[in-house]
Amino acid sequence: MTGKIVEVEAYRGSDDPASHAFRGRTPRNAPMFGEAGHAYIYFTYGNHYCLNVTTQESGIPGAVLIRAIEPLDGLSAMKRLRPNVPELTLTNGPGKLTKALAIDKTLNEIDLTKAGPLFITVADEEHFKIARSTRVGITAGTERLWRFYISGNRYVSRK
DNA sequence: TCGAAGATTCTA
DNA sequence: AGAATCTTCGAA
Repeated sequence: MTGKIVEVEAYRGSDDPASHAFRGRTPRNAPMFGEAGHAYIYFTYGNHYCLNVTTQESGIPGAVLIRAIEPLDGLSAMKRLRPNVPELTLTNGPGKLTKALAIDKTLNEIDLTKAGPLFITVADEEHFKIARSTRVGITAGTERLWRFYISGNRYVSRK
């Protein structure tokens, strides 16, 4: 299964009240304090996993939440993991895409820069316009424009 | 130990 | 608009 990342949000540490790392290190958010390029996966609302990529050097919390992807390959497998769902809504949300890609906590903290069960690579050069907005689903730090998505892409989670 | 909140999703 | 659902965290 393969997909193109089309929507992300940035989270930081003590200067970002919306971040899990705002109040310091805990067992859950420990990956955010690790080396950049690793997975930070958490479980929320009793049902959903969310996938982040750590961004800062070791010791400094930071992560990017993957909010939506555009399916490229393995569409049938994704549909099997999320039955009876229209194609456009298969992966257009942080909880949806982890379900469609069978991502759970067993992949927490793995290195996403190297080939493995889950990893990220740079695709062929492509030109698109990146739009930004406030982050979704948070109650603090709502003024920051730290949500980034590909303008006009049909798989972003919201208009 | 307990209670409240949550980087969501689905249904009515 | 509201429920579902359970883990995590911080306070007691």
